[in-house]
Amino acid sequence: MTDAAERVPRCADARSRERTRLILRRIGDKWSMLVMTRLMDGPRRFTAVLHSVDGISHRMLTHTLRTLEQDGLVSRTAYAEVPPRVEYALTPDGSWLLTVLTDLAAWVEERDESASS
Amino acid sequence: MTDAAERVPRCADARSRERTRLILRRIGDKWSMLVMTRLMDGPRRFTAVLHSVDGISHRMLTHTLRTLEQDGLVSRTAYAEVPPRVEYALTPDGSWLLTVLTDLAAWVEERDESASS
DNA sequence: CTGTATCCAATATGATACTG
DNA sequence: CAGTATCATATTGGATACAG
Repeated sequence: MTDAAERVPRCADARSRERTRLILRRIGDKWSMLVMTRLMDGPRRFTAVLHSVDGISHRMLTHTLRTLEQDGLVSRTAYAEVPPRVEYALTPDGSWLLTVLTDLAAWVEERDESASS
Repeated sequence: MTDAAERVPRCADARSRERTRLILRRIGDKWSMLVMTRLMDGPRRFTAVLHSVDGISHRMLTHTLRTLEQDGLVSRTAYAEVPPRVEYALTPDGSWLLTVLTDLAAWVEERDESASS
């Protein structure tokens, strides 16, 4: 990042496209977006998320959270208590991604309205 | 859409979230984004897309294009010629979606740079 | 409470042959 | 050229039992 070389569009770069595709594939799975949305208002415990995402199984919540954590979109904090307490929260990256999804949701809403008119 | 009621965030709406999730699921599949990217510069024929998307099979290109068409992201135009000619193009919706993906790609690139520093 | 392990069903993808 | 049909494989998701 030195001078004026970055005015050229980056979207055509192969590596960038591939990585973008992987991110899309992640949040395009069955549960990731729903889980992230539940973390929008602040950290939540495992069970709280489990109960607020309709229809998700125990196993898939674990799996989804692990994946989001690996992608740097969600952070995990375990407290050394009995019974155990674990809190999940969006990272700054996760928050940013959710803003993109919010744009998308607004666009989807407009499409729906146009389609039903 | 009458007056000032739409300053409230829409992202929490259940239907909107569900529809957004479905769109993400579509473009999050293995090929959709790669195919759409190839249509960025204008309409292309089936075979041209087939050859420009590395590794995609005949069958999956057909399937991906059909799905994108159903979602209103790509249009299909068949010309009554022999041999047959069919052209695919992004719709305005498809173009818009691709701009979102471009934002995403730029963000991904920044992350990669930070991560490798 | 917060997980992991196992097994099964559903879906997505791929190879290939065939068609108007 | 631009597909469809069929079959095989890979990946994903769900139910359930068990564990620290």
